[in-house]
Amino acid sequence: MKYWLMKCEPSVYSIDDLERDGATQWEGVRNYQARNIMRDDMRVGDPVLFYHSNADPSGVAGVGRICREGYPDHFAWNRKSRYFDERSTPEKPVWMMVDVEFVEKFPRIVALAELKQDAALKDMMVVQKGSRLSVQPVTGAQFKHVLRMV
DNA sequence: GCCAACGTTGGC
DNA sequence: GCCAACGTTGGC
Repeated sequence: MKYWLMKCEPSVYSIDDLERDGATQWEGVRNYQARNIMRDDMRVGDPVLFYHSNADPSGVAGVGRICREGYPDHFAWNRKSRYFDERSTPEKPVWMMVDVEFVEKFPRIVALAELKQDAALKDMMVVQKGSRLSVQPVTGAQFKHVLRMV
């Protein structure tokens, strides 16, 4: 089993939205590295740290779990969607997504500033300068460590 | 709102 | 294939 961190702006979709919906499609990722992770590496049952970006504070807001493996992001085919991309077609999809289900909402946000201060997480991708990847691998040790910080 | 870091595009 | 210009991300 692998562990992941997925970023979302809470003004777009928050842990509260995921709790309400139970599960959601992770559409709109338009970065090849993140796409490849969703297409090739994520498996049903993998745990996910749900991260609020561009938030106050930014940080880990809860936990989700992959409940459907990579499949074409059909929002890219919808001309009316903000995620429309004319290069992607049903015959040759360019972008992929997964589905994520709700597991738990933390009683508080584990802020990025706390993650940065913790020596045990110094290698975690999200604390590195300029880290923009919205779908990231985390180690099992990092995942468990974050859970203990709640 | 600012701006640094990064990814992508496109001219050459 | 290089690299400047541009657009986006996301912390602050």
